[in-house]
Amino acid sequence: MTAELAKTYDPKSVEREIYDLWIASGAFNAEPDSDRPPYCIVIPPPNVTAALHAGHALNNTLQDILVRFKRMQQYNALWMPGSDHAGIATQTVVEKQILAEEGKKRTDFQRDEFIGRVRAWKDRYEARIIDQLKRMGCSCDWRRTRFTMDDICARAVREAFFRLFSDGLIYRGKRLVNWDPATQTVLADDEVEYEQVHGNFWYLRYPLVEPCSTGVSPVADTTITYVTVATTRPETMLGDTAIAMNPADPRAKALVGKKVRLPIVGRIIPIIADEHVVLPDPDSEDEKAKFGTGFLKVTPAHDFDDEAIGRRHDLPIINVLAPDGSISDRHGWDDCDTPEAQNLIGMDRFEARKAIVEWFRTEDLLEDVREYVHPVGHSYRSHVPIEPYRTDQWYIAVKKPISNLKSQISNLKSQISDWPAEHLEHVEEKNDIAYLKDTDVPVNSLAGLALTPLLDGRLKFTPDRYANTYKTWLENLRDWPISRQLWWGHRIPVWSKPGDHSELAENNDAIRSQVIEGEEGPVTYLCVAANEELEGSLEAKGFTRDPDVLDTWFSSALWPFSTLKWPAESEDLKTFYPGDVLSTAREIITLWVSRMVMMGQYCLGKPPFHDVFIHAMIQDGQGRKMSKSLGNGIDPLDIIDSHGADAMRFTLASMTTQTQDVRMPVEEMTLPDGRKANSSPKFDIGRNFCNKLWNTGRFILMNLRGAPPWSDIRPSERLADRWILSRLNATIRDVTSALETFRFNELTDRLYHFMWDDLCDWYVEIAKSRINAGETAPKTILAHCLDVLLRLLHPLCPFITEAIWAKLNEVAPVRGAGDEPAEEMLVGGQWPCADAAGVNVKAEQQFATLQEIVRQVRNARMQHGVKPGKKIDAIVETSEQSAELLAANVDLLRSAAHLADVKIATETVSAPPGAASVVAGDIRVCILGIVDRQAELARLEKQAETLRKGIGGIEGKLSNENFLKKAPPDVVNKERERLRTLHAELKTVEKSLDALGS
RNA sequence: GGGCGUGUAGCUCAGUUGGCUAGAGCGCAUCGCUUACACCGAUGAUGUCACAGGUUCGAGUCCUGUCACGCCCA
Repeated sequence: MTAELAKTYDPKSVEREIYDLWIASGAFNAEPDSDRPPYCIVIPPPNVTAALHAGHALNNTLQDILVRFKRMQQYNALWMPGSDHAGIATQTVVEKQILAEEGKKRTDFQRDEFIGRVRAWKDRYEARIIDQLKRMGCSCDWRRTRFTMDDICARAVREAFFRLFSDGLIYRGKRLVNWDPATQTVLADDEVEYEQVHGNFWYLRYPLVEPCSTGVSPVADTTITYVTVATTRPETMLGDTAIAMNPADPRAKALVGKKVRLPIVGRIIPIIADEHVVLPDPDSEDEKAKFGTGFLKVTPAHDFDDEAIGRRHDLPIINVLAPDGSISDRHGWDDCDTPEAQNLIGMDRFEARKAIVEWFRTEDLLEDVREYVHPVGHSYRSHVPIEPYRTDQWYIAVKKPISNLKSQISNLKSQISDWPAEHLEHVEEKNDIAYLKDTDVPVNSLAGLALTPLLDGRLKFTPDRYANTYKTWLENLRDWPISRQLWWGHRIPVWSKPGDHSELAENNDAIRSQVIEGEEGPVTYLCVAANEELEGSLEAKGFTRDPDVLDTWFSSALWPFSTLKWPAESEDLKTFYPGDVLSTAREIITLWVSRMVMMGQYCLGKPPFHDVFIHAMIQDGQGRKMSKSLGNGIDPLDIIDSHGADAMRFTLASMTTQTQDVRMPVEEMTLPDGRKANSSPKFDIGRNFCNKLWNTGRFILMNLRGAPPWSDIRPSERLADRWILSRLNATIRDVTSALETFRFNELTDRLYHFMWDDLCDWYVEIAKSRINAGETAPKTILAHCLDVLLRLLHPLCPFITEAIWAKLNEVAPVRGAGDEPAEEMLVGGQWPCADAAGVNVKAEQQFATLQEIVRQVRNARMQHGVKPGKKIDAIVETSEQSAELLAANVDLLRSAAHLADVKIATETVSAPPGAASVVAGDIRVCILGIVDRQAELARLEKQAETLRKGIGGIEGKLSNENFLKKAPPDVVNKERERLRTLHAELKTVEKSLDALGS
């Protein structure tokens, strides 16, 4: 036999070779092509920070399944690959590495030199990531591989920035930002992680300049000499510029307008009234009230809430910190002459905290210290506490109406394509601006552009609950700070020079200007379109380029079209934009999905995809996130080495349900090459499946010689043939629908059970005996089943199916209903079509009856300890109708249940004494000559008991008048039918019991 | 604090608009090296569907509350 396959599937022996074949055949290449409908998925570009982990393996498996499915449906399918420069993350890891290996800091290098080092890191990891994806079987069009910082993507970044700047959506502002003192860069709100911290409330006394009577009398003498503030960050007191109290506080009347002398500094600051201050209440659930004193120190330079109070009361802003988080007099703090203050300068913020608390203690101004557990923002990269810090940053205005998009309600219909009239209810007009209802989001703002596709149905989330996350986040969005004080990234294309030089932008389409009044006069900021000559001439005129880079998400936001060469009006862009599906993780919805939709809408007028699939998070056996620090991560390559890529893919897909995150118990294992690595027993599921598939193929291939062409057989003649073809068609139908609705576990479930239960456990076993008896039709049916099964499985398990396909082509190049030669490679094969007429309910019911009888007989044999190989005689007693069915399939019964002579009777037969008997529906099978009376009694009693229980339940229902009255008639009829069946079975069982003389 | 999700067999999880005796895989028990597969086959055992109320002829499924766990946001 030429097509002899190894006894066990060995993924290693086929994966590499098959992947090379796919590449060589150009199977993954997509070209603009008007004949076929396009289908496009852009890969969420993995960060070049590190290699891919299990979560990536899951996400990319799912994308590959979708792309391969659509490719087989003959779509012009493009999976666009690439990676992300991941600004702060990558820079941080490289800085750490250089510090550890060479003892050097970033600032010890020239900027270009350092970037070269990061680029080397990027090259290494990019290659590794691509290799990982290939080994997983990902069918990306590798010729198109992009990187968020390559020239093509950079052009898009430059263009988008220029457009946003031109539309007045990019502005520069001095604001409090989330500052990471370790990496010394600003972070966006969503890059801040909150962690519970065990801290303290320190109660500090600030002396009044003049003692004062509060006018209220908690004590006899209402005159006080100081007020007490409660703070969790004492070091910020150096920048206090007021004390605030709630106007409703009974003491406010006497105290507001008075002054206190700020300890250490000596600054005289006012007591002001502001409703933001929470009234103290020791019994309150509100922690601010519980721990508060009613006096709030106001530090506009170092607290977001205080900044707002400062704005309301026009308070001075005194910044006492340097960018590295140390106390400093060089960034806006002038009145620091006292020796106590001088002493603190240069201290780190936490060191200063201790020193200041100590000072208050020594001076007897520390009234109390109470423990307090509260959430503190930390940098998602350096993990140090975030410091609210005032800096100049570039922002994108997300809620500003964009003037060249029309804002009038009357124009909405023309403005937003496909906006159905009924969706106008989502809009309300205020001051001539159309807002999304109950929000402050103008329809024609960036946030509005991201929200409208969700409201009008152009954007769908699966599972749909995540639409809420998206919506809520966008509705509450603040302006997006896009500058980062890093070296690794897209440098901001803005040049500046003191003075007003706005005339340079006049009559020049490549320059846009903003003149900003600073403390030292006006400064001109010029945004310049990509043009090296122009840039050079500006620099010659004394303009300097902004040293900062753009937030990584700025370039990621453009990814669905920057990869297609936008702003060039390329054929790629015309064909593949907008794409179809984005598959990603939950936490990316806000960071990335929202921004892609925003920018896709803004730059191209369409959302970049219509479906967002949010996949599960993979956790370890204890429900913890997988992470390097816990050492519970799994490397996809280790799984591929030990179990094979298809096994990994199958397992991951089978775990992808609609509702839950997935737990994957992690165990250490030894790889074939002797290395130790993390794995999970879960992957055995996939490996066993693949091996079973391999052997199914092996068996069928071994039996194909002499298979007649499809047109020569009559598949409708035998029940088993009708049945397996019906199951096959149902499987095609269910699998296709599962793929169309992103129900990946249903995909694996249907395929698993078709292959294992229907095909292997039943049909193959039946086929064996029929083939042995000289029949050839089952061979043709088997070939057809295998053909379709391989097609259906290919998106899920591409390697093994392609390998078996090649063998099948050698042995049976022509197979299946059309008598046409099969495609050369499965990767480009046609997706099977479910034949609605092929699903045969009657055949399935009849076959189910046979299965039930076979199971019962096997069970009885087992209970009686009959040797597996021993054939025994049986007498069947049944109705006319069933007798016909049984007679036609008596050979099936004999082989499946290991029976010898089978007599079928339509009249009551008295079973020979001592025979065992089983019952299924109206069929009773007496098995002769094997009886162990006790075992048989026990078996029958048990069955009778189960039947009685079932009968009791149904009788209960049927004797309930309300059930008969209110339940739908078909439900009632079903119950009646069932009751009849159970009664009949019970009667037969009881008859058998009587015969045993119990 | 707000939002979302989860609690079903020893473990990991399904369970579609309420309707058969609640399922699968692994594990477990008994038997079997039957000419595709021991990464296999046959048979079997195993559930207070977290808890407490409610709606309904009928609740794992819908509603309310409680407890536990997870994630996101502030």
